[in-house]
Amino acid sequence: MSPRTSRQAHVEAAAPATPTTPATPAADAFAAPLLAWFDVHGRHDLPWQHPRTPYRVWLSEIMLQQTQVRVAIPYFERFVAALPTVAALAAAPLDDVLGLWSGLGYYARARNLHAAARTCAEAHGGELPRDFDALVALPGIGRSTAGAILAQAWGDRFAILDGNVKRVLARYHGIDGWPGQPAVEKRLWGFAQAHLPRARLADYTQAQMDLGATLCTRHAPACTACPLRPGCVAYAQGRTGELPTPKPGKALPTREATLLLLRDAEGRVLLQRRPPAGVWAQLWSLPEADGEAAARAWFGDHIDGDYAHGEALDSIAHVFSHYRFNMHPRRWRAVATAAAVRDNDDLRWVPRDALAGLGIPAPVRTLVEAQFEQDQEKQP
DNA sequence: AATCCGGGGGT
DNA sequence: ACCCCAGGATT
Repeated sequence: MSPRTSRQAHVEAAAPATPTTPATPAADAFAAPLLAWFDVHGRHDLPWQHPRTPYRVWLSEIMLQQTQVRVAIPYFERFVAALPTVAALAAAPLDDVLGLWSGLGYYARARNLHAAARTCAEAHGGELPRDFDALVALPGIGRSTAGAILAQAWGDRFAILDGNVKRVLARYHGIDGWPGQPAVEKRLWGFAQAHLPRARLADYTQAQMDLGATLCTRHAPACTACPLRPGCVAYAQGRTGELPTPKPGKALPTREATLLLLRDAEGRVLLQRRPPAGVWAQLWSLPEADGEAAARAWFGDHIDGDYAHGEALDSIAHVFSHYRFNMHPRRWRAVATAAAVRDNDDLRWVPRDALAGLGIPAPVRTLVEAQFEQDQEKQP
């Protein structure tokens, strides 16, 4: 297998000059019901479908990269009205193109579109080439977009793999793993190609995207209306809610804090009420300081004792939705609050039997209760 | 293969 | 503030 073939999205050695194919649609349980559904429920009045020229298909595919259909439609109509052909686009100043793109975002798409049009004008007779490799060589066109253009504009037998198709295939085949992961994406491409029908490639391509956009949605898919339900692994296993596997969350930022675990002569623990806003708002917790210096300062303000007598305990990691909280507890025994500091609404010495009645963050409660357990072991 | 890039819209 | 969306380019 040549490198060229292995990189290709198509499954035939060469695309047929005309899309005419024997009227024996593949018996694939995927494509056939999907096409039948598309005939009745698919989207047939999108602006780039009438007329469905290569240039309009290309423009729509670029506009729809990372952009929702509803958002792209008015931009598409404005754009093709101003620049109706590849030649017109190639001849236009870049500033005009960017002006037509203004508000759509991802402006590199517009710059690439313009550059690609000029390449077409110079190297492809002023038209978009009907060739997979030539398309992929143009800026802004990758494997999926090239396949979409060839299939939709000419009915050539190429697969696509956009966000919609990834979602549909991941569910239909019960594929675990984030689709952006190369190994997962490779499997998805394999299925995308295996399901290609022998005819109606333009409709089939649109049908996949319509299914993903209207039924097999990210949240609350309409499985009861889905033509692919009979063969859908995720549906059979009740896993439509967990497939496709979501993108792994990026590394959470971390925050470090020192916790002061203070015991008095009676063994009570000093607890402090947390501020009214923020995490663990208004719960009782250990006095907390941002770092050693702040801990030392708080100790000096509130406690009679020697800070250096504190012993470092094992750190505690707690993960919030938006950051990782690393707590570094430090323990003192038999200390007292300074004369000026008295129990109040926000700071008090708490005996063991009063812990249960207080709102205390779970990791802090675990830490404090472990202290009392240690007391018992030492003097049963 | 992993990372970066990009901007509007919805939550 | 965060995630999603008809991905591609770069390293």
